[in-house]
Amino acid sequence: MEGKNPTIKEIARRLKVSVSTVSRAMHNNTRIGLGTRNKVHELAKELGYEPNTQAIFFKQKRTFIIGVVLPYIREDFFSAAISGIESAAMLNNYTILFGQSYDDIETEKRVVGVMRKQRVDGLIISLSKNTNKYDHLTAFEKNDIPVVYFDRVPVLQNVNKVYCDMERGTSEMVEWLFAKDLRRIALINGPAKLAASRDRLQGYIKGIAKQKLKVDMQLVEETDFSKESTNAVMKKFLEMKHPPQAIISFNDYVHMDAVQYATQHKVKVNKEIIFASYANLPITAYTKHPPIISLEQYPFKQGERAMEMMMKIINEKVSHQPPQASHYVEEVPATIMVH
Amino acid sequence: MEGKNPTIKEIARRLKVSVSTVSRAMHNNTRIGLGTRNKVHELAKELGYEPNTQAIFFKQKRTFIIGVVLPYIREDFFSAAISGIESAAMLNNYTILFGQSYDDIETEKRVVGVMRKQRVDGLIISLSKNTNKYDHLTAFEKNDIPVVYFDRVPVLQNVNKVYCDMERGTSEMVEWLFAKDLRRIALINGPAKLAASRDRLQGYIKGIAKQKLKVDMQLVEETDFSKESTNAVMKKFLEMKHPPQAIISFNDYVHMDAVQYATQHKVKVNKEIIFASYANLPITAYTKHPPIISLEQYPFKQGERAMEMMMKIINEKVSHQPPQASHYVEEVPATIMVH
DNA sequence: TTGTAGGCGTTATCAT
DNA sequence: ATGATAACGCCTACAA
Repeated sequence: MEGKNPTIKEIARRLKVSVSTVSRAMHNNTRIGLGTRNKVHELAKELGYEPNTQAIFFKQKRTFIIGVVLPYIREDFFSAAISGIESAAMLNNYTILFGQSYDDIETEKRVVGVMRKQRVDGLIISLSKNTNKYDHLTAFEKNDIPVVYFDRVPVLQNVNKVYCDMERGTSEMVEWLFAKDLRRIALINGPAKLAASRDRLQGYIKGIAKQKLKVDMQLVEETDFSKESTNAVMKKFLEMKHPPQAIISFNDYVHMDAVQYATQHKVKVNKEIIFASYANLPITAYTKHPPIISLEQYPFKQGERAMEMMMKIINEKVSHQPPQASHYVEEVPATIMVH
Repeated sequence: MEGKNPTIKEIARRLKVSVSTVSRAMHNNTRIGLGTRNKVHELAKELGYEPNTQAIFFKQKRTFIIGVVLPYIREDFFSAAISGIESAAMLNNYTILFGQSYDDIETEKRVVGVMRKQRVDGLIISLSKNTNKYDHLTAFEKNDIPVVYFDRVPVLQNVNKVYCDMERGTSEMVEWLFAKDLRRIALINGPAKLAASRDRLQGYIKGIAKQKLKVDMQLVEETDFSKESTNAVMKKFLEMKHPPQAIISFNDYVHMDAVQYATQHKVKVNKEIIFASYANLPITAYTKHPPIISLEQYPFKQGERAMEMMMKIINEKVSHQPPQASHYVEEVPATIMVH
């Protein structure tokens, strides 16, 4: 129980050799006397010597730590994503510094600032909903620390990012529903200012147009994610002369509220009205009325890809290779899951 | 876009003063010429100087990083817990290194090893289900790095830990059900080798005994968490001459499977049979039949407390105070939530 | 008020 | 085959 970790210096002192000898002995590499080599290894083991990575990293100006900032870890999407990030990081002997923004830009700035202070080798971030300035992030690039965005990516050009094309995915959902002879397809969208909402709306419109249907904006409503708000939308839909035959909800939470409302109003869920959603809660499978189709966004894979992209960038940097591109972009295709 | 971060040395060179002057100027403290002080600050800002915490921490032999190892972040319980840990860490200017064991002891060892290499200032861990040896953890204490266990704590004595007394909680659940005039109370427990199962069983037995009921081991069955296994248990219960009046499930996943089975077999859930569970999925509120009561384990609070305990230990260490105790133990009371 | 020097643990570059 | 030394960035006695 000797608290202090021994150093090569200590070993050198005891063995009456120089520190450089010990250092070399530990690395086996260079030609060194077999006798001393063994003695060093022996004592090292006996003392429980472990190289001080802090000192090494300090010298190398690296930390082998990647900062990861997410809006909200309790959303299954993000906990799956960080698992993918961690998985890829482990394979590369990297470690993850964890932080949440709670969808608040000020918190995001604070967290990101801490990570800068900790001198992470790179930052992987999924932006908070109201992040509209990027100074705290471009600051990283100024210090030559790579940033990879994923899922919630910025509108900026020239950034590294991994994301799912929700526009295309939504369009494909519409297509799928159309193929089931459903014509009046409604969308309960999120607040217009969210990028996620814009993507869904664009995809919806494209999908409808592609089937040569007329886009009926009566069938597109917004919820602020509160139950009351979603209920109000549902009320409007159900009271229509021709209620929608299918309803696409912004996410599974909205979906569940919508289904609950529908059930309470005697709608035969997934019979009279088909429900679709975006997969973020594995738990919906346990609910009475899971969405008939949902759009899988592969959070684990997105995380993995983001980390792999980061590794690529870092490796180019440390090996002084010219980068293949000024920035990297990868799209992970969203796919429709039928339940 | 000058990649390199300036150092005090650089500032000193430009200002033709010594590094110590710059260092002092940056810290304001010591008596220093107002003129030079301002000049230093000015140039520092201009150059975008930021102290290299890596260098400072290296010197101080601290990292201000706490390693956190969880079985599985996608369980809501653990993502809530890490949020609590992060919250308390932020308040203390500490940062979190993240790792999962996936309930596998070998993975746990690897992850824990990486954290040791990273020279974290402390480790907070919730053990994997099959961790029965603790060498990889006691190694920390040998290096005088504090370890705080939470929720899934080891059987060892003399460890710092934060946990919820599930035995008592279970006993109280039985008590509550008894007060509702329910006498035949069943328990779908987890595998016997899990500590969590033992706690629940002990609590169950205590609770039953306390009401002066006879413990009927017919009413206690085990599931391996698969749907089939849970169904088999339910089958047995429902085919009894006197089926249970209440069923306590090991967790919400088991609960949902059990309820699904019951529904399919025409049982009026929460009417004919009352269902109780352990709160780990906020989503159950959305399901058709949430458990009537559930035992809340306050994961966020447990995480917070674990981190606060860690801070206390570390602060005692760095200030060379004699510790108040050789180790700390804190119990977070579980409480019954009625739905 | 300011400068000098040593040290934290390691590696790399010279010497010997 | 081994040793001495400088360097990474910062801090802090101690000196001037």
